[in-house]
Amino acid sequence: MKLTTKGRYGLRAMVDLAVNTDDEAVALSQIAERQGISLNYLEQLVARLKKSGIVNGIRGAQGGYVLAMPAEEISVGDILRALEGDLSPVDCYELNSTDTPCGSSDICVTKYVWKRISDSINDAVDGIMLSDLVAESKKVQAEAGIRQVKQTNQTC
Amino acid sequence: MKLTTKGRYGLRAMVDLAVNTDDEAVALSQIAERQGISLNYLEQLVARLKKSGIVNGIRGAQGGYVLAMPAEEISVGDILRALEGDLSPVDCYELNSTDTPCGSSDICVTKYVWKRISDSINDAVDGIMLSDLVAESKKVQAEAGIRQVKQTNQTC
DNA sequence: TTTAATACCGAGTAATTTAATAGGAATTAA
DNA sequence: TTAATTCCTATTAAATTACTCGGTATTAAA
Repeated sequence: MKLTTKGRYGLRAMVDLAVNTDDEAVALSQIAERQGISLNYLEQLVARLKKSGIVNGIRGAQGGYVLAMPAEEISVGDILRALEGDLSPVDCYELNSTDTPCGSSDICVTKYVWKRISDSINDAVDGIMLSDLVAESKKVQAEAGIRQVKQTNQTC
Repeated sequence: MKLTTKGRYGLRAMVDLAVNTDDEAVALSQIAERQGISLNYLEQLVARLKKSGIVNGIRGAQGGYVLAMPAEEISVGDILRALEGDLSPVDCYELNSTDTPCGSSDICVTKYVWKRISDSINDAVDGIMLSDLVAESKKVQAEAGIRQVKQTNQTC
């Protein structure tokens, strides 16, 4: 029941991109250095975000990535689902079906549990927009007096 | 972000135990057969439930397992945490601390996301009691006319 | 008193997934 | 032309998962 580094690193990268964006594209090498993530690995994560239409890549020198839409329109749920796949606690194609084809009922019964967990996770992450995290990040950074320290603790 | 078979099988086993319990202990071999789970593996799952004080083992012939308390007092959260460990999306010992020791704020910012996911998962599973699943199971079984079919679909 | 049924315990293992690393091709601003 | 960049695919070491296996201890019942 844990997110992988895809989700953890990827969300950090998205906050970094959104915070450090001006009118120019942000190069992955910069994000990688700021966040202490390997460039090669970060490329793979961002490829998923691009595939989901959350960021756009700009190729060539002075290229980089930009948000594909305003941060107010990108939810943490969009980001995490792009990185991790669906956030349901079980892989069950009929989680959302209404019929109950199970003979013994235990499976059907636990299905309601999985559904409720799934819904609560998705509600939680869809209720947080990237812009919320950007605002929080800027607030914390202002309080800290722009004391910029290199990341070492990667547990979260 | 998936539960393992420990959580999936283990919750099914707990519902089975609670449904099929009379005044006698229920042998794991019976649960294993009804649920289509290997006995050896089921033993390992139930060991965790016992360690958490959710079930009691009764050794010897005619032995088995019984709920350690009424099903009304056992939440799905208790069961899943016993089987899976904590249900937080990240392993972060300071998720619940109030100070923000991070230099760059991105880690601190994403921590709020992990906290909200964690809280929503735990709220969801703590709000469902084993007795709720037992009631639901009996209802479904009554509707189906006790058409008992061997489990084959193990995806949920 | 024996037997059979059961919980309890620890080691081992194949398959899968994760978390990268590595190296190159394509594109483009300077 | 060059350097910076995205883009793409393959490989790999380590960790985790999902078991299997083989036993020991305990106890009710025959």
